Amino acid sequence: MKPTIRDVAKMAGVSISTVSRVMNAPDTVIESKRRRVLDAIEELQYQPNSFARGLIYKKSFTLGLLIPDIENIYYSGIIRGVQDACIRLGYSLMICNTDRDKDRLLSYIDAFHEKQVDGIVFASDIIFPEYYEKLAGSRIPFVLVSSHSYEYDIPSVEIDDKAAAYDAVKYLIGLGHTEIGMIGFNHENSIAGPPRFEGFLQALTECGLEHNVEKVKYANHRFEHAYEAAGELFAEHPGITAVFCVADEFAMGTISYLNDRNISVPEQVSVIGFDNLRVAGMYIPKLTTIAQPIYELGYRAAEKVHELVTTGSIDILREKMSHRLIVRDSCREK
Amino acid sequence: MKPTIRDVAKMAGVSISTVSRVMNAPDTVIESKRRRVLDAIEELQYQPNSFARGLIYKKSFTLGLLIPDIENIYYSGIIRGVQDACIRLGYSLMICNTDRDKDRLLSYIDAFHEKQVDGIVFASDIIFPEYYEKLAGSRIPFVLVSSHSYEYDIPSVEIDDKAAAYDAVKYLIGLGHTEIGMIGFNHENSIAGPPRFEGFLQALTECGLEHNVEKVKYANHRFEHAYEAAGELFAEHPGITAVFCVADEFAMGTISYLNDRNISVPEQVSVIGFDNLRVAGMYIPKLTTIAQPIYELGYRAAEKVHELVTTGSIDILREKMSHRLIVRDSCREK
DNA sequence: ATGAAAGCGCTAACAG
DNA sequence: CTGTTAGCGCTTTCAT
Repeated sequence: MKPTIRDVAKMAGVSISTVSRVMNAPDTVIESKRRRVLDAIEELQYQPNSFARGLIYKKSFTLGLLIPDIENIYYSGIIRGVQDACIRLGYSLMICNTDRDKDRLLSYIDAFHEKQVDGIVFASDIIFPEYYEKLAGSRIPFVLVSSHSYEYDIPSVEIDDKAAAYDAVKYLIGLGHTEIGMIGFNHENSIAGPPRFEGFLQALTECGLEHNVEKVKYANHRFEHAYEAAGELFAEHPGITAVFCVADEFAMGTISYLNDRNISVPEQVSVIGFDNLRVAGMYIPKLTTIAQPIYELGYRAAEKVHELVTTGSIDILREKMSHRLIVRDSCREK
Repeated sequence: MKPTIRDVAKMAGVSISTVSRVMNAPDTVIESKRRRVLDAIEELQYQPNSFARGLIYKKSFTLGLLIPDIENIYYSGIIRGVQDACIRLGYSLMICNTDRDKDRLLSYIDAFHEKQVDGIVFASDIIFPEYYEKLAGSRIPFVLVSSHSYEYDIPSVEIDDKAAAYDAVKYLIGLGHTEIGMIGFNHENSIAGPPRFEGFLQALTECGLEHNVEKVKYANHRFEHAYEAAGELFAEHPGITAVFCVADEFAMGTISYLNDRNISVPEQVSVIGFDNLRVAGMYIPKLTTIAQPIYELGYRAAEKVHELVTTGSIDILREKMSHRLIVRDSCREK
């Protein structure tokens, strides 16, 4: 049987209040007794029961993290950031992978509610009214990471997707490319889809390259879809010499497609990615890409929930972090 | 204020026991009252307090999962497996990423102990006596996944590493290669290192190719190390025409190195990987590799803890799942 | 400085 | 079938 505070008290020959005190306010207990209590705790490998504690404090010292797809390494970085912040701030972390399934997500929110996590980090997905209602109903503070909401006043941290996309496309244009395609996220079920398209559009417009606007195909988060999308893109627009991919995974899918068609990257076609995942530097060719401060995004998000949990309010509601271009080997001058 | 069972009782005009009953034994409550209670629960968005429940049941309905490196996508699959099993079995899951840090691991075990998780899945690392002591001291049942212990009687699920390595090397030999190198895991800090080397050895020995035994370099889990190790391997043994890599990540590091040296894979050198990560099919060339049933490994591990938690004992202590060779494009006949 | 006792929200006898 | 009540393990007044 797991030892309780009573066992410790008995072994140390003191009352349970004294044991409680050595744990929470050590200096209010006389040295000699404190020693005995500490020894007893050690001896019994006593761990205070967090249920009993939670019942009193009404806090679980746990945060919840909702991830859409754990097999997407983008989220590994987010997770590490959140987790490190949690360690520093004294929280445990409950990570839940929704596999982009609505019901699953909803039921995880219930679980968080029931487990009474102190706050929630909601990663990178559209926050549908249904989710919002449930979250708000649970009265648990939450923040969005790699996402945002203009409809509701929800704290969020992300990069400036439009500006980042703009930078990527400008880079391609600067290399001399005039026939530029894009593999984007579907606008309906992604949060970054529209702004990244706008960045693409703006760069084109600025440079008088609007004729490329129709050279866009959409894919659904995964490599395989991007592979297919690339197929369609090149079938319809064989003259393309550069492709802006809104995710490194899409860049890999595109390059893989081109490679299977014996079109070499970057010699014949330049491909730029987005995210700067760890694989980006391992791929062949090594991907030129837009780096997101993924780890920092996660870290910051956790800090923000903490702020919300402790102070009840938040300093900066919608926060942007900065991206940067990483030049490697997948793009070349036209 | 979060509503309690009392608020529900009051609103429904019944006692708290009745409310408790509709939640735990609905048919012992008369239809009319049950309805009222259910309505009140709905209305108040009531969620029973899991602290109070935990105090009574002495169960948290939560499992803990210890992962050495969440940025290694091998573990994404494990996590998904464990998580799906948890959903089916009614557990929440607490995932902790140790970053292969001893202190971090130890402190997570403390956290699990304090949070009173019902069981722990310990993934893919050597279980040092220090870990074992702590885990055993917490009296929380645990099982190893992609790992094992012969020293202690700890339940485990993994593949047969030696046989899998043997199959990989035999495949290379069958392709006509006689100059074969290997990039392995360090034997001191990995669980799969020694058996995979033995598999390599056995295949060589059986075919009279023992002269390759010295063509082995070790790397430390990550791509970059494998890249370096490949450099050393080829510097010392330029005649190598095939490399057995004990991880897909190593295979990518090796191929990346070769590519940077303008040595093409598989035309000049064949490279076989291990794990069959999701990237394996996205890489260039697509990796020929040994597939591990990663998801299933995680799933099974969770089932085993559950078995341990509920029955107190385990049917099969050390379990092996089967691997298989996936032929893609990174190997070719000599 | 320390012990006794109330109470956090819930479940499970025990009465009725 | 339903209400009353005693804890679960801990913290926190309140006395002493």
